[in-house]
Amino acid sequence: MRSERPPKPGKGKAPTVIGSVDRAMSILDLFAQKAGPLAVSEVGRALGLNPSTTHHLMSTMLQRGYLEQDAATRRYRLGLKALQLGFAARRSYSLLELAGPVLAELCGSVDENVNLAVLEGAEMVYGHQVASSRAIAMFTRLGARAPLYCTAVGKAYLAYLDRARAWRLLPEPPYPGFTPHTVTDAPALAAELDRIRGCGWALDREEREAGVVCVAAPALDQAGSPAAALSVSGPSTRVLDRLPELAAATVAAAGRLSARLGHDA
Amino acid sequence: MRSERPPKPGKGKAPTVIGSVDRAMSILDLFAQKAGPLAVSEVGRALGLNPSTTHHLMSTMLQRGYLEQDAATRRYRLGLKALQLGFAARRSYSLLELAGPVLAELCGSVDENVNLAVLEGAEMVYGHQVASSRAIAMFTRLGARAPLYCTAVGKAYLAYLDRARAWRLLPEPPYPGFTPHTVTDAPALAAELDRIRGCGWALDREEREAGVVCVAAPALDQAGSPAAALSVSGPSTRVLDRLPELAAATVAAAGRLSARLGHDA
DNA sequence: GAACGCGGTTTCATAATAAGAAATAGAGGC
DNA sequence: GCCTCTATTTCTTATTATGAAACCGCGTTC
Repeated sequence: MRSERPPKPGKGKAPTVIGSVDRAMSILDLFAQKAGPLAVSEVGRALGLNPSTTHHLMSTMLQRGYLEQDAATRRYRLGLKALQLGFAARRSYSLLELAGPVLAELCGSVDENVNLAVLEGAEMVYGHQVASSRAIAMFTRLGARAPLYCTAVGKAYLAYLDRARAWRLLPEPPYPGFTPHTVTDAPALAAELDRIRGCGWALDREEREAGVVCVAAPALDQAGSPAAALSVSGPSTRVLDRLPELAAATVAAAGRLSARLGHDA
Repeated sequence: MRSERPPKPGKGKAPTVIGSVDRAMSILDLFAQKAGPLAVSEVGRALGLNPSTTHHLMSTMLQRGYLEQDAATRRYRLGLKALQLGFAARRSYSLLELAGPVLAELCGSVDENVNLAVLEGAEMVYGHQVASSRAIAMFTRLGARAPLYCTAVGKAYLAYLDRARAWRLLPEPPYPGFTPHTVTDAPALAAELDRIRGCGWALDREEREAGVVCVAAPALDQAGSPAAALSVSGPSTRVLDRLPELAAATVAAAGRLSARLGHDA
């Protein structure tokens, strides 16, 4: 190595990092971000690496099957090993683990109870909850079940499921009412689902429980189907007063969870 | 480095491999194979690496997010970056690309025409074909469509779809017949699907085209749902004579494709 | 059609760096 | 409480990754 290596200023103290491995993983990161195939020169330029160093690194990954090379264009893309690694990682992550940090962050930013629910059969099941610090909050029992048509999480799901499937999950109207606000007829629900598709979030205005309002948004998997819904809930007036803020935060959190699930916006 | 490094005998000529990167990827490979979390010592032992080298490598990958460490047990597992890498790899691989080598290998081993078909709507669509070297063979046009109930690929799909969904894809019986052998009633088809679930492969005994017999097996994705079906087809007597061999080869090839799609047997 | 330029790839010398021994620090186990 | 087993850190030094330069194939320009 000549004297040209950049001095790497600042950066603090590097706690045991193997340079070449670190560089190799920058390359993998680059391929994970960029869509199409990349040439050696493009990778080198993007990462500020010497072309031959870049080639050495990529050649190693090529032989290992983490990259693949197009014989004609000589450009590289991710290889089968990268695919297999993803499958293995997927096996070791449950939805709850992936959602945990997202829920915690959402709760931290809005300081209201947040919930995660998934579809099971024709009902929503609450699988995780992070409690706010507020004295008055709405608690949902873990494992509790709720109908789709009168909860924010349920409607968020319904709106993003394909129409035929969504309607099959609903009972015959009129739907059982829980409070005077419960929407019990199909046309009103259909209109509500259209609204949800338009803005990305669902609202439960005391439809399931008097005095409690929920805002929810769906997290989508790589196929674009809802994998879970997360919601913020609290006393009616408090939530309604902050509605734009809470809705935006919920949508953003759901988007982060979607990204973790492999959905690309 | 002391003098203890093994001389790495044989191996031929190593064409530009960066040792530390190579080792790092052996570690990723190990995590991709093994299910649960692994300790530094386990990894080191499995790969014949020095504990501190192992730690250096894993520490680098930890900081990069390709590994994750459990604070309590200090054991490692794949990190979120591994997950994201998989998603990215998935985006750049089409089913056809994944299936191509598998089909080619199957064709090479049985020397009969092999096909790949996927479900589209309520029909099977042939998406790829590898032709055998035989003079007499059955060709299917790419993009051609065929009913589910009278083709080997269709029945392989039906057998592994969930029952309710499978029956919704079928027309009202009696099903239109194409040859005297076409199965046209629901009970017979149901019995046939049970048989397929039992042995893993489907047979079309001149049910769609006189004189042509097909053997098919489904490739399953990580959710366990059929993602495609591949088949071997040829003149009736030739295929029936070799049935056990062809069925085994088809099932094995479908299994390889399933593995590529993230299904774990 | 020859010169040119632009990547990808290979070679090679050299000094930066990764490997490994050894020491340290915890965490259980008996 | 001692002993063992493991993760982590430190430190030395020979190995090895880096990067300049050469090479090569290919497409373009003049």
